[in-house]
Amino acid sequence: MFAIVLKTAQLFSFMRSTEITPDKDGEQVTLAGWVHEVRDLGGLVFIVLRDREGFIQITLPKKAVEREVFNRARKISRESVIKVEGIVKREDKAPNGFEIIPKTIEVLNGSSAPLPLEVTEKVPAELDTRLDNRFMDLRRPKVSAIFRIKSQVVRSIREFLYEEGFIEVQTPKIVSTATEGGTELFPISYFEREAFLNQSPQLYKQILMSAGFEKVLEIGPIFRAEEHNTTRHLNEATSVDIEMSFTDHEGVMKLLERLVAKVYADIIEKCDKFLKILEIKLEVPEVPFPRISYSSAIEIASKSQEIPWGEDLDLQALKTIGAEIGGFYFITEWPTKIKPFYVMPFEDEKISKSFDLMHGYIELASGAQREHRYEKLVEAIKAKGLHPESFEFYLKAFRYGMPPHAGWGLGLERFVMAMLDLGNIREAMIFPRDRVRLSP
RNA sequence: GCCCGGGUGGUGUAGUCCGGCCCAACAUGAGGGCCUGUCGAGCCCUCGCCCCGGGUUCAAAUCCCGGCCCGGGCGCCA
Repeated sequence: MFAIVLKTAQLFSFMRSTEITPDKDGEQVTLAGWVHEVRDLGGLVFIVLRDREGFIQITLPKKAVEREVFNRARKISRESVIKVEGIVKREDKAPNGFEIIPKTIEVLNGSSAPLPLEVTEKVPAELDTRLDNRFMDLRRPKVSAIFRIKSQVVRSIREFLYEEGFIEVQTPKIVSTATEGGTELFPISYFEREAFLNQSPQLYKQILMSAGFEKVLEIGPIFRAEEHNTTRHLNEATSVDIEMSFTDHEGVMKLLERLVAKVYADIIEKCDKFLKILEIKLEVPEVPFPRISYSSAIEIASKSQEIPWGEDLDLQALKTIGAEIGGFYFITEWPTKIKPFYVMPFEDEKISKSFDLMHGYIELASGAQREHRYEKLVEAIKAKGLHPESFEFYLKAFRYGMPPHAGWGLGLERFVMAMLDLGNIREAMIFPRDRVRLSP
């Protein structure tokens, strides 16, 4: 049923490269895609057709195809979009054991030359050149594979969390106040007022705990106006956020590590083809992940440098710790003063029920049990030098029955970067926004 | 924002240190030609480049100054 609907939605019906096999020998098929390469041997021409799923060889022996088709085919420019009707022929000399002998080749739209970069990967291209010509960069199988995997990552996250009873929500990305302090926000013009692009759905997902949703999930963009210029920061990223009532930090850490393991298992099972293209071998990480308290983390870091208790861990420290622990691990029990106001402190108020999920030296997620007691929360806001009045829309939800709750936010691009061992987070974002890039 | 490195055909590099041998080289590409089993096809011919501005010099891709742009490291960053 679905397939029929899909086909009627198409301009014409065609098969994908992976749907054809040698045992379709003799059958007539229609294909559509891009001309990856043309190899003209004189009396024999090969066209390598590329579509979403792979490559297929179109073979034109001079004597076996119409002269007009033959002469036109050898002149088609690379990356032109063509439609091919032909007969499948079993052939041991062809890749995958078959080829297509065309009856007609229609150029649906020709490509200009020269190309802004090599789709064939014979010549490398710099990231900047690639991003300027992302439409073409994404035609490269290795680049495309990253986003096919990312798509499955998002799907697996949704499936897992829906299965766990989470309700997916969408919270506003345009907000009125510079909410939590800490990061810089992008100001925007909102009619006669100034507004901001939201840095995180944090406050909204907490309000929804008061609303009685119990378990919420949001996958959406977050915006940070920091002028950072590194291989692991973006100014627009995707955050996977959850918030859950009647649990604590331990509860949501367990959920997070199970989620990570489930996504890895799904990717291994469903994205084998793309992992092979990327030459990556994945293993499902073992659960539970190691838990390292902040205090023991600074002790490990002391091998390379002294971190006074209460200071944040800098990159050097995280590299030392990451090298020691390896893989996924949690850093827990952070000093309250370096975490945001909404984290729940322990009895000893210097330490908070907070955690970061790490992979090597990269922070993938951070979370905590939240402060749900109104008076304590107001105090915490003041202690950060912020004004409770500007949080009234949020604080109000804490005065009329706010359950204890906990949650986390996971950076989707960081997660994909860690999984696929990408050297630059921009590789994990289809159209990245960084300090200087605003186009395409 | 700081420090370092860089900008050479459409793409990716060599040449810069120590000015002349560079009207710039290699690969890929583009245009044309030969070739019936290519699969990073092969062979022949042709085309196309020194970021911008100023300076030094007989002579600048190369040295100096300014600008713009890019990369890396760090910082900033729930």
